Parts: sequence; structure tokens; C-alpha cells
Amino acid sequence: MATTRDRQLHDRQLVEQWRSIQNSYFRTAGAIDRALEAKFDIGLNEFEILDLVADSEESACRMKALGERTPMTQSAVSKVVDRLEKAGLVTRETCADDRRSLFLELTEAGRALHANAAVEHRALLKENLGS
Amino acid sequence: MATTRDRQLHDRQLVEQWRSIQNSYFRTAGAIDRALEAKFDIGLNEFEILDLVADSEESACRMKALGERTPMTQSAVSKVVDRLEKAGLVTRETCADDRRSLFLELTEAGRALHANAAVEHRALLKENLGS
DNA sequence: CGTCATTCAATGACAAGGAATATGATGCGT
DNA sequence: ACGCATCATATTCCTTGTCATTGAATGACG
Repeated sequence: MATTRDRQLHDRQLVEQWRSIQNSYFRTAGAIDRALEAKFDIGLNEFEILDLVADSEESACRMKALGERTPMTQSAVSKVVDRLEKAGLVTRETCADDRRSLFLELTEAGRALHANAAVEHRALLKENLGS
Repeated sequence: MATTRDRQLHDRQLVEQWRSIQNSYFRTAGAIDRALEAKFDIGLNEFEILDLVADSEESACRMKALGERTPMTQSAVSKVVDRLEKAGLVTRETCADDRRSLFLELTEAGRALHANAAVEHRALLKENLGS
């Protein structure tokens, strides 16, 4: 039977596990964010969106799809795309068959920046996630 | 020798691993945050501080120590404590031997709320982290 | 002591994210 | 064709976080 002491021990381990996840998440995200900011003048969230757009270089009306592949809110995605657009890295193209939806496309500058930033991103992931 | 294809595969796995960490972090943090907000009217960060204060129910000039045990910035901690104090859950006590530092102490209300919230917190950790 | 560098914490200006809501487009039921 | 629910996105408002700076206290050292 589970004693009170067992329960406390288990709770303590859970909390330790959680703190360790938090730390490694923040350490990694922070390192990547600072590096991208410094070298390419974009934040982590902006890169993540760029990365998703680059990844699905095919059909479909993006915005919606993006929302499903990131933990960001719909409004956060909308604002990140605003910034990317202002920075000249992506364009919003209206979608012929459903004018509510939007296509996102990388500009040449966007493609170039993504290529370089991705190298940095992967390197920092490797460094921080081990393996 | 490592081919270009090997490198691409490895990168893809790294990115997958990272997205999985992100998702589980946000899922867990989000669930806890919403639950605490709904039932106890405090956010996750506020609870984490409360938890740390409750945990080190002993000596030492807190604020500083807190900064070392959480990924939050010093100024974030300061503001979280502001809110906790306004909510009547902790008090800032000046520290006799170093008047730059501060003690934090739980009020009775703080202790009570922490006790209840901790149950919820642990339960959600267990649910989300598995085990 | 008097200075100077350092430390702890608070603050103000600003950026970013979330919730709720607005806007406009679609599509269904009648 | 009209009204209505629903969908994709944008926008507004508010909260929270960060950065840089400030203020006060301390400590080291000549």
C-alpha cells in the first residue's frame, strides 16, 4: 500500500522532472533566440514559422496549416507573419478558390536567410539537446 | 564518411525531437496554467514562486535565491512577487544583516492556497509527464 | 574614513503574446 | 435568392516579460 511518504517522494520526483524540462527548454530556446537575433535579426518564433513555410514548399493555404504545427495561437501566428512580411522575408498571397485563406511564400531574401539561419538553428539544437 | 543525406536525416530528427519537446512543454504548462488560473486565480509563474518559497521554509534572503532556481529573469521575479504580495499570499520582510536583500514569507492565506494548488499541480504533472 | 566597484532589488519603456472580438468569405437549408 | 452558422484571418485591448537603468547598501582598499 502507498504510504504518505511514498506519495511525497513521488511528488518530489515529478517536480524535479518538471524543473529539469523547464530548464532545458528555456536554456535551449534562449540560446537559439539570442543567436538568431544577433546574427540574423529575427526571433525564434519568426524562425520557426519561416522553417515551417520552407518545409512545406508545396500547395495549400498556409496560415491555417501553420496554426496546427506550432503551439502558437492564431493571433500570435498572424503577428509573426506580419513581422516576417515587413522584413521582406515572406509574402501573403490571396488564395483563389477560398478568399478567406492565404498562401505564404518565401521571398528570395527569406529563402536565403532561412538557409543560413537553419544551419545555426540545427547546430544549437545539437549542442543543447545532446546527440 | 558522413554523406549529405546522413546530415539531412540527422537534422530532421533533431528538429522533430525539438518540436516534440516544445509541444509537451507547452501542453503541460498550458494545462497547469489554465487550471490554476481557473481554480485559484494565480498563474503558473506565480505558483512556481509560491512553491519555491514554501519549499525553502527556512533561512536565507529569498529574492536572490529564487532567481537562481527559476528560469525567470530577476525583474520578472520581482513583478511576480509584486502580484503575490498584492494578492496577500506572501510578504516581503527586510533582512537585518543585509538591507539590500529581502525575505519572503508565506501568509496564512498563501500557505493554504499553496497546499491546495500543489495538489492540482502535481496531479497535472503526473497526467502530462506520464509516470 | 572616502572612493569605487559590486550587489540586490525595483522601475519604466517597450515588445510580444493571449483572449475576445471584428471582418469578410463560404456554404447550407429552405 | 435570403438568412444564418461557420470559417480564416486581422485587430484591439490587456497582461506579462525583457532590457536597461536606477537607487540603495555593501565591501574592499588605499
